[in-house]
Parts: sequence; C-alpha cells; structure tokens
Amino acid sequence: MLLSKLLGTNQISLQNNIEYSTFVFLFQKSDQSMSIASQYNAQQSENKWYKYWQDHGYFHSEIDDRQPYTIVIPPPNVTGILHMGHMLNNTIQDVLIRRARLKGLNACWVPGTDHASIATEAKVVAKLKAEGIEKNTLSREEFLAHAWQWTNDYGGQILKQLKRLGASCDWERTKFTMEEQMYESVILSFVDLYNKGLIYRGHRMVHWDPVAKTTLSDEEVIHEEQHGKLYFVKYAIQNSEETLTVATTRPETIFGDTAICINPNDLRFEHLKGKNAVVPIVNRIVPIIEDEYVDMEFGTGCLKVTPAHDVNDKNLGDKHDLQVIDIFNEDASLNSFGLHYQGKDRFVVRKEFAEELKENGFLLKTETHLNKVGTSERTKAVIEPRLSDQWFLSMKELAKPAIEAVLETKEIKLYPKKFKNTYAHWMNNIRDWNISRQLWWGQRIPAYYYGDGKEDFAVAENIEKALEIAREKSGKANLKLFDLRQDADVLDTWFSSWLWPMSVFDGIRNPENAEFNYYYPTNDLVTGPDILFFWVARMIIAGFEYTGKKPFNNVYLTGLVRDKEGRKMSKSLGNSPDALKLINDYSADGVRVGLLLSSAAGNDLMFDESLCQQGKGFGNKIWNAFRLINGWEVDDELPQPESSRIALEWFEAKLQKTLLEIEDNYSKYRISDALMATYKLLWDDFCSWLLEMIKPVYQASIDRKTYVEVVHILEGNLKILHPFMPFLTEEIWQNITPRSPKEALIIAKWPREKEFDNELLISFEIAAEVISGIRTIRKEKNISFRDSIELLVLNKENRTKKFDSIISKLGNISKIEYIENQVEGALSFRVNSNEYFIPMAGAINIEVEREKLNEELVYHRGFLKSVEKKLSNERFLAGAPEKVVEIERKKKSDAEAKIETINLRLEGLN
RNA sequence: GGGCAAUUAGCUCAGCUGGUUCAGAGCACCUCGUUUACACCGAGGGGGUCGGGGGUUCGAACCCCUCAUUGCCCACCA
Repeated sequence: MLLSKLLGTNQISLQNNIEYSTFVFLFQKSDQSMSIASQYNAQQSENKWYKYWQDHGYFHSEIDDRQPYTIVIPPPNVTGILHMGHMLNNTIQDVLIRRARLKGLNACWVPGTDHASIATEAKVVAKLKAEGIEKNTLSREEFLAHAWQWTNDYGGQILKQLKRLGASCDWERTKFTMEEQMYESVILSFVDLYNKGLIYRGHRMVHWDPVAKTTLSDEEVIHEEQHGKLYFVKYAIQNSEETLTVATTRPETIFGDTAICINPNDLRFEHLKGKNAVVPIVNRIVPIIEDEYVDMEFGTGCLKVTPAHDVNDKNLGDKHDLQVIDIFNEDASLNSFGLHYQGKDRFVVRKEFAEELKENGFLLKTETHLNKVGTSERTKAVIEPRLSDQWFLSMKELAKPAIEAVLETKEIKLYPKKFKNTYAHWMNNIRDWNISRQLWWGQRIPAYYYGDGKEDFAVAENIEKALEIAREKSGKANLKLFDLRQDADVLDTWFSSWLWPMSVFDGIRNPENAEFNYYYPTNDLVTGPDILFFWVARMIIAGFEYTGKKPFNNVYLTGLVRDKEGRKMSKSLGNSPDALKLINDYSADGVRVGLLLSSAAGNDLMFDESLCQQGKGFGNKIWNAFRLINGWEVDDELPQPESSRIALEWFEAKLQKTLLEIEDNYSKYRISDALMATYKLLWDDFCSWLLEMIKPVYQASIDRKTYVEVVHILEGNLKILHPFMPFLTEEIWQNITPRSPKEALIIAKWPREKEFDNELLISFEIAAEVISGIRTIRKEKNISFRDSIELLVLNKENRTKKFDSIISKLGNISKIEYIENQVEGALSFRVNSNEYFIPMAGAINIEVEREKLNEELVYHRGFLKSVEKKLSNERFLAGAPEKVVEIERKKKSDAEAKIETINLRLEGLN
C-alpha cells in the first residue's frame, strides 16, 4: 500500500489542497505492492465495488440541503433484455449522475420498467400458445394472472443487467408502471382530462393491428415502401353496354365498394355522370359520384370507394352519404360480405380474387406499383384502416405550452438541436391521440357503461363514484353496481409513461408532496430520437398540464447503435452483440468507454468491438500507472529534483486547463469529447510526460515530496475519470490507501478549479518540441537513448531555461550550454527561432545537411511571399481587423528571421 | 410528395461567430525500439483539391446558389 510511504518521518508540507484524510489514517504496511498484477482484474473488482457502493447506500438519495440533480430512466420494457441501445443510453446517464454526485449535487437516478402493454401482452400470448392455451379461452382475470406471473418471473431482468454496467440508480426508488401508485396516477389523469373535456369517445377510422387485434396510435404505425401491384378492374355500367375501369392496389376490398368516384372536371367520363356501376362478382349496384378529390392523372381517373377500409374513402363516404360495409373480421380475414372468401385472410383473398376476376374477364391488366404500406411498430403486421369506437385525447390545446417551452422560451433544450425542427413540425401538426387499446395488459379505461346509448357511461376513478355519476346522468336512482360494465379496453402504454417524471415521485396523486417538489423538474433526460414523439414530447405536454412546469431541463438524444457496416442492429441480422458477453470480455468500464468514444449526441454510432478493446486497454494503462507509482521506494533523505518540481507544476497547470475543457464539453453534452480530453490528459500528459519526467532512474528511490504530490495528482485524475470508468477508478482509489466509507471515490469531491499559468504551458510545449527534436536526431543518427549527449543552444528569442532540467532528463542530455555563434560540425534543429546543436564529430554529411537547409529555405521563402502578397493588398489592410493584420506582420518578420538563420547556416557549411 | 441533416485522412468523427486552434483528434498504417509500470507499451513518421461546380468576400471547410450521394422525420393519392 502506498500509505506507509505517504507518511514519511519528515514533515511534509501539504500542497495543493491534498485531501488531508488521505494522510490521517495509519495502517500497517502490507507488502503486496510488488505482487499487483500487470493486468487489471475487472470482473473481481466490479462485483466487489458494486456491492460496496450499494451496501453503503451511495446510490440512494434523500431530500437534504443540497441542490438536487435528477434523472428518470427511460423505463425499459419489463420483459426486455439489455441491448446496445440501452448500454449507450444508460452509460451516458450514469456518467452524468456520477459526475453530478462528485460535484456535490444530490444525485438521484430513478430506475424502473414499463409494462409495455402491447409488447408484453404479445409475449404472454405467444408463451401461452406454446403451452397450448389460446388467449380467447381465458377470462380477463386468468389472463392477467398469467401476465403477472410472467412479469414476476422474467421482469426486471434488465435492471440486473444494468447493474453489471455500473448504473448507479437509486434502486430503492425502482418503479413499475403497473404498480398501484403508478396505475392510480394514470387513472386519475384520465378522469381529470375527461372532466376537462379533453378526452372523448369517437367513432373513427383508426389503425388496426390484425395480429395484436388492437388499434394503434398514428405514431405506432411505420410506413414502409413496398412493391405491390396496381390492378385494373372493369366495372359494368348499369343498364348499359359500357364499362369503366378503376385502378386499385387492394382488389379484396371490392367487396366493400359502395361507390365509384370520378372528378367532375374529367371530360372523359362526362357520359357516366348520374349513372350506377355494377361491382364485379359481388353484383352490387353502386352510384357513380363526383368529387374533385379524385386525381385525374392517377390510374384510370376512376376511383372505387370503400368507406369502411380507407380514410379517404371514408371522407368521401361521409360527404356523399354512402353506405359503409365492413368486410373484415378482427384478424383481417373476410367476413360474410366476402361471400365465398369468408374466413380467408385478406392477402390470400387478394390473390385468389384477382384470379377470379381475371377468369371472368374483369381484370384487364396489372402494373407493378411502389407504395407506402402502414405496418405495426410492434407486430410488423400490415395495418388495416378500420372504423370503430375509440377513446381520443385532443391534443391541440394541450400542446401549446410544450411548443412554447422548446421553441420560444427555450427553457427545455434539445441536444442536438437539429431535433427542434422535427419537434416543431410534429407539435404544430399534432392530431388527436387514440389512447384506447383492445388489450388486457394495461391500465383499464375507467369508463363504466350503464346503458346502450352513445353517452350512457360514467367516467370516474372507481366504480362507486361512477355509480353516483351514472345515477345522476341517467336520472335512475336505482342503478346498482352490477348495472355498470367497465370499458373492456386498456390505455396506450404511452398514456402511462407520459406521466413518468411526475408519477415516480407520486406527483399526480399527491402534487404537494415534499419529494416531488424537491426532485421535480428533473434535470436531464437521455433517450433515443425514435421516441421523441411517443414519449418526450408527450411528457413535456403532461408536465405543463399537471404542474405548469417542464418535466426536465435538457433532453439528450442519443443516436442509434449500428454495426460497423452501418446496419441497424437487429435480431434477424444477428449483428447485435450480447451485452453481457461484451462486459465479460472487455469489462464494464471498457465497454462504457468503447461506447462513448465515438458517439456524439444524435449521431448514429457505428459500433465496433475494437472500441471496447481500446477502452479496456485504456483501463490497463491507468492500472499500470498506478502500479508504477505503487512500486516506488520513497527515500526521505532525497531532495526533490528540480525537474520533478517543474514537471509537477506544469502538470497542475495542464490539469486546470483540461478541467476547463472538460467542463465546457459537459455543459454542451459533448460527452465523448469530455472523455477524449480525459483520455489524453491521463495517457499523454500524465503517463507519457509527467510520470516519465519524475520517474527515478532504474532501481533508485523517489523523494517524498514528489511522491506525495504525484499520488495526489493520481487521485485527482481518478475523480475525473470516475464517471466513465467507475470500477477501475474506485479499485485504484481504494488501493492507494485504505479508506473509510465516507472517503469512497464515488462520493469524493471533484477537483477544485484554480487559476493556472498559461505561460508555463506554452513554454513547456516549446520544451517538448526540443525534446522531440533531440529524439529525431537520435533516431536519424542512430544514437542510442542510453548514450547521453550534449546540447548547445543558440538562444535568439530568450527561451526560458525553466524546462532545461526536464529536457536533460527526457533527452538524456548531460549538459546544456548556451552559445553565441553557430557551431560547425554539429547536428542541428530549430524550434521557433532558436537553434539547437548536438556536437557530433564526423557525423555530419554536408551535402545532406545543405539539401535539408535548402528545402527549408524554399518553404520559408514561399511562405514569406504569400504573407507579403497579403500585406501589400490594400483591400486586405483596409478590410481586415487590426488584430489579423498584426498577426500577418508578425508572420512576416518571423519568416524573415528564419530565412536569415538558414542563410547563415548555409554559409557556415561552405 | 414535403421537410431536416450529413458529405473533412484508410475508418469513426471534431472543426463554435469567415481570419492563430485552420486543415485537426482517436483508431488503423509504416519505421525504429524492450532485462527498466504497461506490446493492452514507447519514440518517430506518412497520409486530406474539406462531395462536384459556380458565386459573395481582401480572405471560405465555414456564408449563398446549384448538382450529386447518403441518412432520418413527416404525409390519406387509389
């Protein structure tokens, strides 16, 4: 352990606000420093620290004096399993929440799961079917018992998987959208919106999913391009030898035809006006109506009208008072209107009926046709437009504050901001939301029917209240509970999750409760753009409706995780890696880093396992930096070398500068940039420069002051890295010295920001270039790094000598000497205007040297010329700001100085 | 059909208000190096007409126009 080394016998002056607690504890030295493996053992460490964190309640949040920082998880489907999208999403949330914790905020991340009405019900139905049980043989109660059984058996699996990822959720607050509090909140909000007149029951054309046998909202329908056929079908004209031809993509709906429609301006069909047509095979007589809706250019210019199965046809039907004939059963097989096709599936009928039409001379031809077909988001079934009674929520008014908050006052910010356009478009064209579903798994609609009339129902949060209302509404005081029949439908899943940020804090049932007032509005929401409308927009709407406040300040929309060929990850392609296997192979930290390395907000992420490898490699690098420091022997007698003092001073400045950069990145939700800045600080600045600069020569000891300071720096680095790599950092943190639970890294304090010396950073960069120049020459001339050499400096611009000790160390320079004149017979290089010489008798090839110098000369002359051209352009001088002109002048004089130097060197060679 | 975004090194992407962050990063690649924390390593290096064309400007990766390609969202043309 490092501790015994930190506590020297000498008095140490603690610089740089080193955490005093680090030094207070005295533990006996355990002599294990040498036995630490050169490879970091992730698995062991992950289990250990996750348990430790949980046991000590670091994830749990209670109201206190601190400012809250709240995130509610986008609740995954209760029966879901962790996929790459979740991993990305939750890694980002965990980074934000852990950072907030380190920054001293009261961080609260509320986890939970969604009952996912349609998806879960489909799974349960499939499972029962596999056991030989059909859903329709079960009562509602029996089915729900199976569904709960399923939920209890398999539900929440995904939450366990999130723990493997390191997600620091407040598990004590885990919520499920079907649990009592959440369920009641949904019902209350339904009743409330109904009483406000915003929820209504309507007979409308809705999207019907014939597989799930339920309606869907507009958002649940995915339009897909499909190659279909356009069938040209001949209809006879009643009492005439004439015919007309319609073009249709759906011949099977001919059974539901109740009119033919032409455009009144279409001169081709003048003679058909006022006549009737005969529907082929069906032999139904239908009117030929006129409406400008018909596009004369499309197909034949004649449209068959099927009001029961097409939205446009329904509109035409309403307008022209047409009969509505529904020809489908609920599974989209034909009903008795389908005549001899009764019971057959619509697609089978399409084929067979087309054949029959053809045989009877009604089908003139078919053409291939590309059109968009609506499919169910969940079941992939082709959607059937269907007329039915459903519950709707009118959205126009509700949406107004939500539009304002994002687009006008900007109190809610979307990242990346391009989604504002998409949001605006959807919100401004928002349509009423069909919220009823013909399913059993979900919150049941609290409407109770007491009669057969359209309005014979009462809406209330329980049946007793409903009875009161029903008695009043109907005027029948003798109505009994058993006269009431509750609506069979449940609510759209999103009608419960749109309350999520409020209902997890019980803010719907009990809006004045302390927790709700403390944690709400939440801070950041991290989710995918695919549910921007389903969920995000609706949460904003609900938030304003119920609290008058936004539900969150910022929305971070992640991209889709794709495979490295850019394909969507999907089960059918088999290109989705097993999340837990990845964690096992690359460690949770490695996977987190891998996912974040190239995932700017809103950009799709091309996932490649090698990124996880890079993450794992990074972890190992840090582990080994720790091993290096851990292995040093401290000698109290040693004074601190000049080079170490300066190196530490430099790193402190570099750290401060990087902290600003990281802060800036976080503030813009540029998480991968924040990670990259951290990555470079640790790998390049800390490992490659600082540790190399202070490292004692082989088997030598290190002085205590340097040692103490570098350990402190390591600790600071661990804090910055912790949000990205929580396990590794806690492991090292606890290995540095034993810590009490109060001193765990997870709740440590983020490094304090301080002024820093920028000049120091600049002069170090020059020193680094000098070192690089020395290395290049060593390499060119094959001078071993073990052989020390001398360096002569022709100092033309008063280079600071501050870093000379470091140059000596990293360049293995035995002596640095400042000189006044050119040196002959030496190797040379330039940094800025200064020249550096390494005396090396006989190592110079004059010809090669001259050629090199000439090349440089050509470059600088060309450069000078371009600058001079610019400066002689009067319009440039007039138009450009003084600052820019000044820069050009400086460039000019620099170039001139360089040319002069090179010329001198060339003369010297002759 | 309407809208939005993207196109920069072999790959993934930065590049903010037009000029010192201006052509960058990480990875990959090439060369050299290892009894010295780490080969999951170190040092060094090569590599781009900034999608094409036109314009504005003293000055364009950045602004405008146009074309091309790709992706996404929305939309009731059978």
